Amino acid sequence: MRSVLSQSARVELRPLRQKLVCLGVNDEWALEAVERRIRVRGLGRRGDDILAPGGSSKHSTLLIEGIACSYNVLTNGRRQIYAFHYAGDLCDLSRLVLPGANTGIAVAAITDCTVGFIENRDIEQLVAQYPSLALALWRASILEASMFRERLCERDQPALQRVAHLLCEQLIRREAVGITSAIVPFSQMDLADASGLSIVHISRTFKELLGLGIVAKAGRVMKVVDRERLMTLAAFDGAYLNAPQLLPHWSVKIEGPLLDQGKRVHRPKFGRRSEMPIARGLKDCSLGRQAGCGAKP
Amino acid sequence: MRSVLSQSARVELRPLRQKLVCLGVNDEWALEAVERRIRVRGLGRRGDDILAPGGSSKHSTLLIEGIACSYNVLTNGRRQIYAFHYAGDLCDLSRLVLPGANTGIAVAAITDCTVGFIENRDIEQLVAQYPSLALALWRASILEASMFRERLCERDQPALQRVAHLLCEQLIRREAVGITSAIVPFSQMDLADASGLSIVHISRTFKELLGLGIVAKAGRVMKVVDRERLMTLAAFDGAYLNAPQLLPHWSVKIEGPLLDQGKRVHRPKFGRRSEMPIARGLKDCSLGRQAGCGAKP
DNA sequence: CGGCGGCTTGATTCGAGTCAAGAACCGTGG
DNA sequence: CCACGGTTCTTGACTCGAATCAAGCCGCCG
Repeated sequence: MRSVLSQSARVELRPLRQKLVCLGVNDEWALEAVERRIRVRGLGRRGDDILAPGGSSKHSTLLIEGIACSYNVLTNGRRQIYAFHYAGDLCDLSRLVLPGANTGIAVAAITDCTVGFIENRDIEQLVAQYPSLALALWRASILEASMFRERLCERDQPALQRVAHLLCEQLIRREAVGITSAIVPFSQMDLADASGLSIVHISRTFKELLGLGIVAKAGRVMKVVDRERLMTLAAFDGAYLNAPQLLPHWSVKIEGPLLDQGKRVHRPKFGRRSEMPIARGLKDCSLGRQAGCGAKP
Repeated sequence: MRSVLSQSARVELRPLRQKLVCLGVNDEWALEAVERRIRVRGLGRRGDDILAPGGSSKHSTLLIEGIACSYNVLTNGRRQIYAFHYAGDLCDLSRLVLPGANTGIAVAAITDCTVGFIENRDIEQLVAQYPSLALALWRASILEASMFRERLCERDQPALQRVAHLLCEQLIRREAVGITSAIVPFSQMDLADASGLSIVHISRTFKELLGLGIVAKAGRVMKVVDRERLMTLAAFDGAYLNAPQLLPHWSVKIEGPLLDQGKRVHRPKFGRRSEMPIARGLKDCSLGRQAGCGAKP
């Protein structure tokens, strides 16, 4: 079944499989069908553009090995990394599904990596044939949105926490695809571009993390030496990542009745200035009585 | 066909229809099937929580009329609005598709509004039966992600531009569902919570916009009086919104051959430019054809 | 061994937050 | 129609985190 890949030595597909399973594909046939459609494009070296901005293409890019990032070049000339990609990620999925809104996607290699692709028409066929696959990819899109949202809501945090949070997210995502090494292969520039902080300030922030004994240097890149304290410092709650290790029951939830028992109390505040919010005691659905009505004649 | 709604006066469903069509649903039967499943929950007044955080429910919330926002309460006590919703939006779609990662969604009314819902099992059936609908909702998720991403990439912009950009986005989205009034019913506090700026600073920024003759006050809310200059000031490129008025050929593109000329040159930070093949002239995935979504048996 | 990419450090600047107090506004009820 | 009370906006003074500017250093790689 891997014959199509043999041309380029043995290619590791486990991360993709693992990811799809995480997202609810429980159909072995679907997984194998996907794997059969993967083609290897080649290697990218650190810093290379894996996917040049502005084009559109007939295939979608799959990161087979390594770490990459999606970025934008801002008006001030700096680049803003808005997403990281790990093995098994389709880097330009959104462009496939909604081409108009997603031109200009650029993806660069953070580490050397192996890049593959799948013909768009193959993906179309696959999602048509395996609904669970379509659902999984939809979920992948939502997951990406969750990460963006999380980043948006970090605005009030100081630099130290933001960086810590960023690292936490990477740790969890790495683990989700089976990477457990303590080394996080980001340079400080990567960190700067991803967090939106200046390199200078990242340097100072990083020094703080060093001082706290949470990270260490490992050549150009870094190493997380105290995962626990990192998580604490970042006040990290990885629920938004839907990672199995955090949500052990995900697999049950995925295709079952879409029920979920999250409960978290907090009160909205309206009008009041920055004071403690007033409890409005409005509970879900209390807006009004259900409009129970018959179905269509 | 609207009989199910008649109990609650005439309910306006055009925005939903318009939105779904925008997202590629070209099947009249699908549209009607969706409309038949809509139930009215009731009215929400400005400031009310339409959807309390933390709960989960068996139905998804549809904003039928008015404007709402999704928000989070940050650690500093302020609320961060991370998304606005207009008539026709399913406010908690992501929770339906990926429950684990999306607990804690809270939605509040920005203006008085009419709220409806659809049973989750109905949605499941609908997307299973009408693949184009599944695709449309998937696209809605991606659109939301695009807006988040856009916001992330605004970090380098000064307050004035950020606010202007925010307003531009609202104008386009309003127009996409047929709202053309110059009045944007946001208070300055809404603006502050959405942009992440302090109320004080919004006040000063707003004064600048007033001085430029771009906006005007209209009671508690505001009015855009010079749309053109607003767009220019914000350097607004609404491509990410996939709105018809900006991408006049969208309807062709969605299911037809897509040609898309993003040509934007920029230099990667270091390392050589990509030599990856960039194919263009992509003919769009008619992903819509049969992208089913697993539903309950 | 030279050089460039990457990191560090200090000095300085600046945009935006916070605090505080007051004015304008809005809807409501008398 | 007006007065009242809570919201919402405005303004000034002050603070601070992070950006920028400017050198200098480290260390890997050819």
